[in-house]
Amino acid sequence: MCRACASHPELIDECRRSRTEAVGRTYLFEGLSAAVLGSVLEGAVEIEAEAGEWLFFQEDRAESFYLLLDGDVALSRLSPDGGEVIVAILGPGELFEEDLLLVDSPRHAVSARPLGPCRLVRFSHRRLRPLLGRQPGLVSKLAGTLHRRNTLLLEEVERLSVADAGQRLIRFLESQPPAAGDRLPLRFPKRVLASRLSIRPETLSRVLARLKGCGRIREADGALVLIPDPEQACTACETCPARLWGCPGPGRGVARDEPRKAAEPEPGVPTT
Amino acid sequence: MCRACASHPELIDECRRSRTEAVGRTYLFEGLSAAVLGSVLEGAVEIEAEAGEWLFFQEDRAESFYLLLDGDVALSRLSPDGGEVIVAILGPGELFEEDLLLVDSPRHAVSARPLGPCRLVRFSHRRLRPLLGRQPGLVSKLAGTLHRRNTLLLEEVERLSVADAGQRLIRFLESQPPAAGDRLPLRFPKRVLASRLSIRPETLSRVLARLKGCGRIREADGALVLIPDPEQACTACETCPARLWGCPGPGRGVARDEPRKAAEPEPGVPTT
DNA sequence: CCTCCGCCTTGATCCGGGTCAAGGGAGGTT
DNA sequence: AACCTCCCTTGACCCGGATCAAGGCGGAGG
Repeated sequence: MCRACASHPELIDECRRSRTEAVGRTYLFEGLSAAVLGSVLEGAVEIEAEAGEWLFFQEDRAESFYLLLDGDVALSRLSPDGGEVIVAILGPGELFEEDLLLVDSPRHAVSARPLGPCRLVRFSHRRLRPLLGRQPGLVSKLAGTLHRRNTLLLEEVERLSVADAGQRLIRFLESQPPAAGDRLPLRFPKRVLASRLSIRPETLSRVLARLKGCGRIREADGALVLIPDPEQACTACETCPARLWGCPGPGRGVARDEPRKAAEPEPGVPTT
Repeated sequence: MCRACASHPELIDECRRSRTEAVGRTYLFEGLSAAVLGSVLEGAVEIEAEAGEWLFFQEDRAESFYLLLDGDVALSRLSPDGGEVIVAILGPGELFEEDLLLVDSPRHAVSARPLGPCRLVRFSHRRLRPLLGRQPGLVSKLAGTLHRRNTLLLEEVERLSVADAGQRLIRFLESQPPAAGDRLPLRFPKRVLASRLSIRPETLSRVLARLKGCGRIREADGALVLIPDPEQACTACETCPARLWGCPGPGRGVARDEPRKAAEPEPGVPTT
């Protein structure tokens, strides 16, 4: 029960209904029958949290997973010396740690904290695991999630290894959900975005100034907007001071050269 | 059939037997009955490959997974501009891309190439997937693999964000399989290790020189060996030129977080 | 109203590591 | 033996971004 319901008991039913709808809209539970959905929600609890709290820490035994109803949550990796690297910023409607349902006695690989006041639904792994046997579709969805996350992390590693600060910002905006359209609502301090990009806030500030100056990025009503048409933007680069980070030359699309030798085919026996 | 068998047909049975044993020793297939193991091997082919070839490319449809019998294989992520970041170096006995068995129509998230001549067994995803239904233990093993890989990648991201070249090398050696004991046999050029650490070969060379100078690392019969007991090693740091990367100050061996600013100078190094 | 306190921005400086270039072995080939 | 090639090492230099420090700005609280 959420805070609003506590003071207005007549809202409880409405509140529960909207929660059920939110759960049914997630990729994992969409399409389930009302009965199954009901059993999913049994034992789930709605919780509220605020910036400054932690939902869980990496290395902790994972007993629950979460649906974020409202607000934003950062998943981060804490280093032994007290540093924090934010590896994901989640918004309303997103599930997290649900993939651990597949794993035997899993531990959280990240720590989670709200970036502001937020509402969540917490599900118990233990109670939901039996459902996997009866709904095999869930297993392949979860496996898909694990695999997709792997791929994203590999991209992240590649980016950290080769991309400079400006390119990281641009590629981050490009990777925003298509619905958002290369647009990032800044519902949290910019220092959070800096941490997400593994750069210092000062550097982010400078990079933003530079990319705004060269017309690659705009800041409008509390959101960062990536401006498409790199060719055109780059003609404006003459006015750009110095090195023009992140302002790639023509043909930034997919430049795959590569010798591309013997690929996977040939199902038979190879060398002999 | 491998090259040796082709010229000595009387070895074929022996060859097949040793291959079967190797498969039965992998974490995925160990403990399976001989019958099941036989069906696993049905349709599997042994292949040979050499440095310069590619086994598969990222983004390609994944149709097979592999057991490395002999030699070393690098898994890497290629960036659009032709760069390569090695994300894993595999040795004999290791499976790779087997976790894609769980995923519906998966694509490789990495590219793979041998670092020298090697022998592998190639298994078909399509043929093995039906086995998952009959051997549910396989599913949880594979899910565990996916999850473990996720965790390792998250650590990698954290490391790339906060650790300097020397620390990366040390932490890499520390993360070698315990059987190897903080020891890395250099069966491949050092430039490969550099790529694995996301640094340039020149930098690796300098870091190695520095860490050898301060007694943190030794190079013996073709292997890099991490020397434990950081306290003692650090007393030798006086002789170490300049900033002593990766040569933590006293008591930093297991240092929990000292909030900040407390940690600083190494003995004997006035950074003026 | 003023003050305090985060957060962002901007400037100045420093340093780790990338880049370029020049040797120096260790094999392998003729 | 002379030569070539590949790889590692070392030196010199430069640059991107971290760090330190100093304001500007806006919201909360007096």
